[in-house]
Amino acid sequence: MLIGELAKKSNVSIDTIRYYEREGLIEPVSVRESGYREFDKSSIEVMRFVTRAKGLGFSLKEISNLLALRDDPDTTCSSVRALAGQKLNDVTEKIKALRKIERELKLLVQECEGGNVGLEHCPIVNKLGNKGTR
Amino acid sequence: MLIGELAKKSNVSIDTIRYYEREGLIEPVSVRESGYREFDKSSIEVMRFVTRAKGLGFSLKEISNLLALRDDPDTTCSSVRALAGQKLNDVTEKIKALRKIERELKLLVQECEGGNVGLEHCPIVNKLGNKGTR
DNA sequence: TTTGACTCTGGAGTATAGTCAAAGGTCTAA
DNA sequence: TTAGACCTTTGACTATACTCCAGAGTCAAA
Repeated sequence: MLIGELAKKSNVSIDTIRYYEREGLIEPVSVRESGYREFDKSSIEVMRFVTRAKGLGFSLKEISNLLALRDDPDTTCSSVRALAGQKLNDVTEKIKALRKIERELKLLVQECEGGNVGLEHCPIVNKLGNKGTR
Repeated sequence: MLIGELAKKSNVSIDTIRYYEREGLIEPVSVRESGYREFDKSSIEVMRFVTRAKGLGFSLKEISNLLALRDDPDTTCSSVRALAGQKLNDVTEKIKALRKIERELKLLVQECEGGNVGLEHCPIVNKLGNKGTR
């Protein structure tokens, strides 16, 4: 199958596939003399792998590592698990940080009754701009 | 005060201040004939405003909007609150999405006992690469 | 006046993940 | 053989938030 078909079956653009190729995530199964790339079922699987991993928050670089592991016969399951565990940590940390931000924003919004008051008394503006108040 | 002093007092680099100026976040109080920018106390407050808002997840563009609101005498407190509420929503959504990712990663990691097994049986690799299994 | 610290402008580079355009080549069916 | 769909490379551009550099000018103290 040619690149257009793979693009359709993977729900990404042709340009994205070529970009992934430059980044070392996928390789055509073969290349015609004309330069036309040829792909097959395994390419669809790679694209699915990439898409899923992306959905789990892995960067393209990390996905490239995962794929290399996947294709290396010496890879152990535990090394793959380590990467996933690391990513899980990252995500948990990110959630924690966002929760803190969420709490602060909530406080700010709650304190402000939002009336048509002049800004001198707006708690949001004051908290953001004045010193000390944290 | 000159830019270096403001930088120190704001805990950001000189380049960052000049960048903020290009982005319309801050303006020198005056500029000497030599081109030297001059700042004062109000500049420190603006920088503090920017830093805090950034800490709450606002982008520079959003902060620029907030600052414009802050400096417009016609701004009502409720319009400021609306922006904060919007941001709160964004953050809450982001947390939700990350939680979902967290759950999926946890499952993946748990399922994998991480032994020195060959990859054909690694649940992580399989889940990522195979179709159907979701 | 000279030294050294400071500042200026303009432009390039970083990272991430693509997206788009131009100009041209290939393939297939009628 | 020709039209139309599809493919190629190269390179520029997007957004975000900086960061760094060169080469030159400024300022205050000694």
